Amino acid sequence: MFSKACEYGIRASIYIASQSLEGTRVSLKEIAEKIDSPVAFTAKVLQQLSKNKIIESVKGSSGGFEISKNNILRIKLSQIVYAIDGNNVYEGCGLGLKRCNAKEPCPVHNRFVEIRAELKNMLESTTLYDMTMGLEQGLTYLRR
Amino acid sequence: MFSKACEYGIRASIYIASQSLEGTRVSLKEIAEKIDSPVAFTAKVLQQLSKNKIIESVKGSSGGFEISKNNILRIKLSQIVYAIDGNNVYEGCGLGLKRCNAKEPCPVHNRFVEIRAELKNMLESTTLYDMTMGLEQGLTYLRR
DNA sequence: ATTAAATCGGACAAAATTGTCCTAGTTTAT
DNA sequence: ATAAACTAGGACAATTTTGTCCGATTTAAT
Ligand code: FES
Ligand code: FES
Repeated sequence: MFSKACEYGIRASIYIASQSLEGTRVSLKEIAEKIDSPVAFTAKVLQQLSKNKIIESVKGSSGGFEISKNNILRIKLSQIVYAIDGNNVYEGCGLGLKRCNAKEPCPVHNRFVEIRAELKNMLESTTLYDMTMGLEQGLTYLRR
Repeated sequence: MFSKACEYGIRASIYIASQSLEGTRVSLKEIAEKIDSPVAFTAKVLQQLSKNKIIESVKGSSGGFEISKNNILRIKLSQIVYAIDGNNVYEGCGLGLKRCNAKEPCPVHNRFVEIRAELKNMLESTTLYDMTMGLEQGLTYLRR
């Protein structure tokens, strides 16, 4: 579904958001630990999210990553996915033809677009805030 | 969504099915050409489909691949996907946790399982026959 | 100023996936 | 029998994705 990089990016964003809501900035090391991801690889993903204004990075001692309350409320899951995996989720053909194209559809196109529309809808209607909710109450997990 | 191998496998199966309905067995070379896939790589995929009884292979001169009418009607898209990509479509967690697990859900679990259920339902209700329908009439394409 | 704790970014390495090549074996036709 | 047209399968190569390492830079605290 998503690339590993994207999965880490989403998990990291959720963790940063949850901590930012508590008013604490978090370090790369802590993030990687809490979401159970390789440190250096996660660093790359965070850089990308930072460039795309999904998260904010603060350099220097006592630096780290954070997300403003406003952004936590505004940023959609779709934006995180787009920042890392681009739009292949939306444009890709289910059977691997160059691009999904309704004018020259593959044999699963009609069935496929329906599901993708629902996925798209889900991604675009789920905010970072929505995803942090269960966390504090221990209802959801970022690692196991 | 699916691996390249799986995409080729599905396209190949559809092509073989469409030709089998016309009563003609097709060679690897022809398949690769018609679905625009690398020949040798496609051969591996076909071997796997053959081992999983999705398609039948006939060795020797005038050999090739075919699918019985009965199987064209019975084989579901889900079986093809399973034969090549296994069950990670069903068991995988959207955020990459070891396994999707409702008891210890990730933050997108509830939203994710809905979409996956629809995907599953689609895969399990679409037969090879369904997918061959548009082909002959030039309504759908296996290559572009 | 110095040091320590961070991110940044480039180069590199490992692993997985995708793709190629070649030989062996099988079957049909001549 | 021999040749031709196939598939089977192992070994190998290229590419992409995933992951690591290390030096440079930034910032805060001492
Ligand atoms: S053309 Fe294949 S999914 Fe749209
Ligand atoms: S636990 Fe993540 S999708 Fe079910």
